[in-house]
Amino acid sequence: MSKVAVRRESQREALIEAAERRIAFHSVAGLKARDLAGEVGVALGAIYNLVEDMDELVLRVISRTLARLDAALSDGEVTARSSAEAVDRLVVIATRYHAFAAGNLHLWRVMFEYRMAPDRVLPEWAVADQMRLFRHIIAPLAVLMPEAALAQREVMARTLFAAVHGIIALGLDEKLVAVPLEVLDRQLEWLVRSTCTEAALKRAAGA
Amino acid sequence: MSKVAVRRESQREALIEAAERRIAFHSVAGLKARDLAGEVGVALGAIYNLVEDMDELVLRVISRTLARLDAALSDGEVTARSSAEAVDRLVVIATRYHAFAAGNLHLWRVMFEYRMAPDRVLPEWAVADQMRLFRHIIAPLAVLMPEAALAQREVMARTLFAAVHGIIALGLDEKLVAVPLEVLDRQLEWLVRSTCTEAALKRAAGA
DNA sequence: GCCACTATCTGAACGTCGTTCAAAATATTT
DNA sequence: AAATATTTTGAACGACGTTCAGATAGTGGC
Repeated sequence: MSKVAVRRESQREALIEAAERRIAFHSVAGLKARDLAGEVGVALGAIYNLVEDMDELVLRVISRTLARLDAALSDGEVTARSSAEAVDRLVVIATRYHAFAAGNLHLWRVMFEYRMAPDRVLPEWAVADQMRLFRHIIAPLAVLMPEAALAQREVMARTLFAAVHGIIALGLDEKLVAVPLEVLDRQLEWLVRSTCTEAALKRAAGA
Repeated sequence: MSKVAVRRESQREALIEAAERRIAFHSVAGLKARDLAGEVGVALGAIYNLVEDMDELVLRVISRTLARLDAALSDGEVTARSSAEAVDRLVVIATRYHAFAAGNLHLWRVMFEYRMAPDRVLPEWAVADQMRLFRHIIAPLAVLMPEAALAQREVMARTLFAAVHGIIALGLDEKLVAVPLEVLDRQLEWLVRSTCTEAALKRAAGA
């Protein structure tokens, strides 16, 4: 690898990290090409040698955030031996997801709220990253719904994730009233336990 | 009222309607001051006689959307006579909310995704509008949880709404896979019925 | 070490955006 | 009808992402 390619790689890294810091602190609205160029120590135009455009830069940051989230949810992962353990595991995942969102508010938000130019297509690695997250939910569901088809578990996983995500997203939004973290965690636990009872799971499999 | 005030009022109305059309068609990213000025037939600067700034314009559009959503959820409203009717009513609300979101995708999204400049404060009428929506959920919950305190019902309503909202928001996002409408409706019904069983409601009241 | 050639980087300049404000146009009062 | 007050206008401003001709640094042959 040529000398310039090596330096470019380290500059790209520095650029992405600077973008991550700025988003974490000022939200994605505070991400300015000129600020980044100054912070990384390259000319304004040089950004476009490191990255296709600002959209790609944001996607790179999102990818890193997704990796950190994945790590946060993976910690201490063991296959559940009973339904009760599986449900407990799902509760833990939900509260960990909540903790991650609360601790990485702007970075977490940009994962879901960022919209690229309508013609640009989401790169395949970004899609794969998102799919990987669902494994954490599907694994306990395999214990809870042993006779269900994989497709059914996938639908269930997506629904459960979306519900948990919605509760957290609205809870962390201070447009209305700020909800204390513990209250939010209780709501999450209640939702998971209510939707993972035997009766609820049977209804999910039946319909 | 002076002549100019009357004309200004009708121009303001035209401006808001033009903004609504543009958001509905091109999303909020396609809302451009110059386009609006041309469409309404006023000078560029005149927009700022009709509206404080673009933030206020978007908030006015949001307010109209909220009113239409409120009307869509209000239609055929009757107080439930039994728990079963109350649950059915909540299912209807969820599917109607889904239908509204699907039929007003960009206008619906801007209600939740729009972020004003961080220093600007959300006007009080916008907050009141949002509170009014919860009544639709709280009313059936009063039948389902007759002995619970109002505050408990409010928490429950917000959680239920957030979960339903999350399922719809992720379902209508085509970043991953497009989910058919009927499938989404089934997931919503499953969620509402699972979280509104006697056992689930007891758990909600107990915790 | 030096030159010619190539790859790379630079930052002024471009087009677009929301917003402002001096000047023109219009309304109101005297 | 003139004088004054109000309102509208659109060119201009500053900030933004992006581009590209020219300056700079790197590379290979002698």
